[in-house]
Amino acid sequence: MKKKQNITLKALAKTLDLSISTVSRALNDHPDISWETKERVKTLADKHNYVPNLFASGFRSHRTHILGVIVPNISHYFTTTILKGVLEEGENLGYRVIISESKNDEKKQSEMLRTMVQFGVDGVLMALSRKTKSVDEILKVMNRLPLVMFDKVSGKIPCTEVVINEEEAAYNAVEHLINTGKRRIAIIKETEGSYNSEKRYQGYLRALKEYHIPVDEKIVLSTEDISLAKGRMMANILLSLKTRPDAIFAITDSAAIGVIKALNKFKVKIPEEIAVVGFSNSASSTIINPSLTTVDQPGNKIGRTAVKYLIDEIENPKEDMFSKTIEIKTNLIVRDSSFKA
Amino acid sequence: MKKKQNITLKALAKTLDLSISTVSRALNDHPDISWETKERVKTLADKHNYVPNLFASGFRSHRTHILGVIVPNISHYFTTTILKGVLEEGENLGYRVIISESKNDEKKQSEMLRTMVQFGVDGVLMALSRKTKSVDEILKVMNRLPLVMFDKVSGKIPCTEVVINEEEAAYNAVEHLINTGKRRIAIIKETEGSYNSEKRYQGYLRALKEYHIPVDEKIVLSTEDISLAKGRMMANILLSLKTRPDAIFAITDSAAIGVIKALNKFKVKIPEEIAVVGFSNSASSTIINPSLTTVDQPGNKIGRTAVKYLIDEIENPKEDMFSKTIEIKTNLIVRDSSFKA
DNA sequence: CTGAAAGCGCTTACAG
DNA sequence: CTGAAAGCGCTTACAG
Repeated sequence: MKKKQNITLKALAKTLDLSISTVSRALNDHPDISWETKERVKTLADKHNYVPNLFASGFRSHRTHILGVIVPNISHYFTTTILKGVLEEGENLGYRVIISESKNDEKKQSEMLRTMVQFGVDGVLMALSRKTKSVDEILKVMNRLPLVMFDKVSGKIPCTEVVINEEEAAYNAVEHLINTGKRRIAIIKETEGSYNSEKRYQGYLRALKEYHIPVDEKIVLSTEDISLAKGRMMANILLSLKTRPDAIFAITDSAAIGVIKALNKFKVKIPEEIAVVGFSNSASSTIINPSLTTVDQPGNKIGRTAVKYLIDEIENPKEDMFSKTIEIKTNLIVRDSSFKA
Repeated sequence: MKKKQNITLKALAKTLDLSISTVSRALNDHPDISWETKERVKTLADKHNYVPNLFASGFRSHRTHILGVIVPNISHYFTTTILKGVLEEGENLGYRVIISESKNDEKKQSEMLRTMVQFGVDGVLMALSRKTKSVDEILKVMNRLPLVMFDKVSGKIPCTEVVINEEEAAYNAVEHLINTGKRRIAIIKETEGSYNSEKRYQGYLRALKEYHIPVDEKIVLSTEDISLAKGRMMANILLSLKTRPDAIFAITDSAAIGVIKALNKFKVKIPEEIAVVGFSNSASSTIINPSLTTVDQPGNKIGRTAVKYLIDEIENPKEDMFSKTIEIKTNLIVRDSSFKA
């Protein structure tokens, strides 16, 4: 084994001619210990570069100071911004973070959850994988460990949830289109209403309703596995309609970019003939031409907030579990695809 | 504390009327134990859903089965593909992964390294933060722990390194431009020669040399903190030259995209007047118009390979440290920015 | 084939 | 103010 041993409490105690208990307490600033002793101990510890074996203390105290995070896909830009927030805030509060990818596989998700529990994490942060049918495994884990969910959540799990104001964000996006004079606004959403898709659709409906614009089912399009390619397909469908829409709201940036690519191909003028709005403010939204109007989701803040709530639950355990939803505000970023100055 | 206790060896031993030692050995398939006993033990363990407390065994055996990963920036797409590979292969081999971001801050990087050691990870995987001046801290860690570096490496650290064939990749990219008839090929690289930038520049030089094209310093541009904005600036400079280049090789995709944006703005025909090649095959390379010819870096493979070597070093420790460089092959992806079919 | 016992490095109730 | 001792859950050399 290559691992060189760190200096231990025992060794310190020996050279100081004190008991291990006293050294331990001195290092932990226990009030019982005299100022003098503390000084002596700390000086020697510093000199020898003493670092406590977190493993031993964790084992002893049943606390590992590790948080587990489970996300469907680590390479989504939005996910990485959340993870950044989690890492930063976690570190600030003295926790390390273990990350797992569920790859939108429900079985894998359950497995990971179990491994994390077995591993001894102090709490779990998770975004549900798409199409999670059964939440039994998750509920089981909740009996043992604090759990906070973010982004992709489920009403069936009574825990703290940190999400963005999906409905309002969509409402704002559609309202913006209405304010620029658009009246025939199409939406591209997911077939199997995920939490996010459903909320955004509701925001769309509310905006239309409040501005007394009738809903036309012909321009409400749904697709599975929403993507750039699907966005392009949907745009083709919309272009083939007798009465084309004058705006398209896609509930993801990638679909919106697919839409723009299709419109560009057919030389449809954006935004004059058809305006486009996406959702996420992904990196690509400023690469595409025209640049994409989209909803900025503050991932960092979501991550930080989720961690804060989780650590609070870890450090101040409460007996009863109950749902609590924290909504993080988003911001519509207006670019050329919907408005030309 | 909310944590419900898992069933322990002790409890199992009691109900089976066996010693703890025997139960432990039975579960670990120790050859000494009779087949019958093993069966009895395993059956009961399954029934009670026994999971070993990894923390206790880790503490005992000085092995945590955690790997630490330190990367400069978790939201670079290329980095996430590497991390994916690390997570996948790590999981396969029974390791969990702790991820940290150094944010290209040398001090932070050292801190993280120390925390990881203290924490008890079994090995560390890292990509150096930009402009790392001193490797002392890293060398110190190497005395205690296996270390494997990837992507951003340093010749000063005698450890296994997993990198892509930077020089060859750049050579191939430039050769491709030459093959399409280009002769006046500009390069946009980094000022302070990072490992990657330097290697790519060497590949550029070798290609020119082998095809007997003289190097013209006027079209060898360097910039700090290479980025989209910088790419755009460099393109403007190149456009203002008396004799414009007929191709631009940017050593990152973002710079290449900045170049394309600038060329588009001035209605320069791509690739007829000026061809553009980038490096990374980032998501944006197919969003930009024209789509970007670029070098695909197999991040997943890099991650998997790095983990394999690391775990091998953990499980089969050798006394002497020595450098070993594993090169992963890249692939040039030809798109519209350099060649129109 | 099985068991008793030591020990990993630390914390903490108990005693003085 | 300080110390002796138990114990967290497991593994493993030693003994039989």
